[in-house]
Amino acid sequence: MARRREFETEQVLDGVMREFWERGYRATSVDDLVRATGVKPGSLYGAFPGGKRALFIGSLDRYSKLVVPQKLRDLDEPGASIAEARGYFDGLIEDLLSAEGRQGCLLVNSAVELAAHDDQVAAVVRGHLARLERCFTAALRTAIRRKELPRRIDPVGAARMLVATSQGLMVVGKANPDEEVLRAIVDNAFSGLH
Amino acid sequence: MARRREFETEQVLDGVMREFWERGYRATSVDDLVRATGVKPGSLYGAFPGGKRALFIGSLDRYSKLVVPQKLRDLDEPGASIAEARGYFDGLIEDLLSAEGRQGCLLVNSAVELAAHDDQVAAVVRGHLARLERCFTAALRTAIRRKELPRRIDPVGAARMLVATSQGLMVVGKANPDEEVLRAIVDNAFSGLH
DNA sequence: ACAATACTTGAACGATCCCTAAAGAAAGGA
DNA sequence: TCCTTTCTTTAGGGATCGTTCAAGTATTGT
Repeated sequence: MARRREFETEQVLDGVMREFWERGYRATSVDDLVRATGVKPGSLYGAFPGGKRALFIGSLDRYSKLVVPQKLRDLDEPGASIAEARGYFDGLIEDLLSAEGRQGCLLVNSAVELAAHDDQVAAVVRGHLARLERCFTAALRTAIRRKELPRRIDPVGAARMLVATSQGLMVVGKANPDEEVLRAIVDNAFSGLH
Repeated sequence: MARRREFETEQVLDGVMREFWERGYRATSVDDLVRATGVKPGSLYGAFPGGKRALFIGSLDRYSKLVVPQKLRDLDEPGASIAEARGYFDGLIEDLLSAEGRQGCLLVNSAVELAAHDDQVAAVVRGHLARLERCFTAALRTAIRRKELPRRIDPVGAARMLVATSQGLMVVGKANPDEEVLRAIVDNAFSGLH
């Protein structure tokens, strides 16, 4: 019937996501996206109706469904406990200290840049925070059941604290990627649980 | 000898700071600043050589010297202890829940938007984080001395955790300004200290 | 082989970006 | 008073922004 698309939309969206992740929404121009993906403006707008904004929302979705699950791999397991929660933080620190990881988390960056003025972005970020909270809550419950943590711990409240700690860790890591500081943050957040 | 300036540069910088605080660096246009301050481009560039970027750096400085000390008023006192540290967090929550406070902290916002790509901004943010850490450390030491906290607490490490918690609180608050959630974060961060 | 269809490409649109240059206005010193 | 100096204002320059459109190209069904 007609000519077929010469690129894989998911692969292109990966490149787009990486650009937004690296520079943020406003600092990334459509020209940047064209350069990063090799897809010319006409094709980009043809494949992603809604333009730059739709590409960004699509990037947030893709990040949630591709990058986040990878970071949460161990923590999301049914048997995950306090060790897996700590492992998640260790992964964050490792990322922040690496050259490619300096950009932090796309969802955190988006929350700070846009959430206050963009309800759609805020909703996506809230979804992410809720997911993190559920993971931590489950892990903490498991830890309490296994007597790795005292029974007095409130799993939901402590999970919320850990969520905030993870967000804060990435803010601090952006300005001051110092391993000693980042480790102290995690150590002291967890030592309070015992 | 010559004509005199018709505006107060500090007052104008206040208006500029508020704009950057509200919208972020890239989302704020010079036209926005002109509209907010009433000062026309020519005068603005005459009074602030370096243009938009200099105005932004100036805003960060002014924020550090005007807004931050106000938030830290109680915590920065020599006798400040654990109660004043908590008071600081209570103030943060109150801000985040208010209509004007949704923008969070200019320095946190700047850290996330620019610190990874702008060393000068990163340095200002690091200075702020260090100041916060010093305040918390001093308060924790006082608390330990007064036996309000057990001696096993490491003041510096715990202070670093509290710094991260405060940053995380503002990220969470931006996407999800829910009092119950924010209180849980602070409660659980502090309950871990006892 | 040919028409129909959906893609790619490249140019260019109007808007907005940050910034500056020229002209008019006000104040102090001679 | 008038000249000098520094401000204010206005207009617009050059670049880049996000987006669209017309033309060219490839693929499919007939």
